[in-house]
Amino acid sequence: MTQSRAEQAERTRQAVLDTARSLFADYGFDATSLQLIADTMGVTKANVYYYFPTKIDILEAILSSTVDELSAMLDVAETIRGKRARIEFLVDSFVDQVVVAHRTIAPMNRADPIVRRHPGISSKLDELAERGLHLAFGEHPTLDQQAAYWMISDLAPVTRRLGDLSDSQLRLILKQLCLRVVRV
Amino acid sequence: MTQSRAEQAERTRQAVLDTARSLFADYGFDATSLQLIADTMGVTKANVYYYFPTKIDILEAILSSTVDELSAMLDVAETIRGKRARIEFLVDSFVDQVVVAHRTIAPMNRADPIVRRHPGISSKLDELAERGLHLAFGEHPTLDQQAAYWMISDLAPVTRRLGDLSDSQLRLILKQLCLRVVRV
DNA sequence: GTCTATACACCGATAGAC
DNA sequence: GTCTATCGGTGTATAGAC
Repeated sequence: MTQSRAEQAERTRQAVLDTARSLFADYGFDATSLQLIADTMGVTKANVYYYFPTKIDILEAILSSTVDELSAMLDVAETIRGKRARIEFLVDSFVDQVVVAHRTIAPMNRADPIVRRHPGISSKLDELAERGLHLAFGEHPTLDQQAAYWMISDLAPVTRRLGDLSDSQLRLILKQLCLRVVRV
Repeated sequence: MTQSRAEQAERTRQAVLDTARSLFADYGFDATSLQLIADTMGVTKANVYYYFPTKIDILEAILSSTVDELSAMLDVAETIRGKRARIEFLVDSFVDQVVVAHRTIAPMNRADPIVRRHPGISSKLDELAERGLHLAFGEHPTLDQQAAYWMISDLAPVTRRLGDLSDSQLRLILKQLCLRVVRV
């Protein structure tokens, strides 16, 4: 089970991301210290800093992969012609991403205060969210459509309460619910 | 404009609560230091501590009034016989409370990580939320009803995006939306 | 009731040995 | 690549003068 230095690096780097994602979801970004992250993974703070120069960089790395996936999803949605089909695709893909992302940190989850506070993060997520809104409802969505869209854009309150369900059950429930909210 | 010592005390105490509520909503509980609260109101940290022995006590005081109002609202709802009328009353009252509470800290808003972390706070809010769920949908709500209920139980993501609306406009939109989500 | 001054822990982050 | 040791700063909270 020997491994090269590069393999070990990638392994540790990924462990930081996984550990941090879980702790951020449990305690929030602000209350998760680097000491806690390091202790949880069984390394030292200094070792965590070897991979990420600042704490916020860890969060950005966690979100960047999700942002990329979501962006690609919107690219596909853009090619779909029918209104109804496009919305169904958006809901389907979004719910899948939320569920597979360990049901915790959703792509557009703006619940954690850090996301609102940090301009670099919030602007990226805002951009994606706005793009999704217009893909679903066109240039000038009604107030009702806007409200419905923002309501389903953060599924964390629901997923947190339905923790006992299996992934497939949760997917089904969420998709039904989202489609009803947006009136499809 | 002279005032007794007791009046001054009540005045300052209330100022702490108002200032803290606003700052908690903007930056989150964890990122709001007592120094920031004190500076914002123009007093010293020590003076804030004169009224609240710990930081968490400030949050508990903020939430307790909301908890009381919500509890009273559920008492009234319990006396309503018709299912549909009861749900409409619950939605109506809840939306009103969210909107008048400066659109920021909603009674059951579990968005801030501190609410999940602190047992005393989360248990109280959980109790209220569960009671509302059963008042709306009976002893054994379906999964679909549960999901719908938890979705509308945190309106912060929606209200944050519709910040330009007047109170009455916001109320109208939110009530329509919530009733559609719970299928009334 | 409000202040100044301070205690002490922990934070994010860095330097340098191995 | 991981460690030990440490820095400067800020956090919550307290003591005591006025």
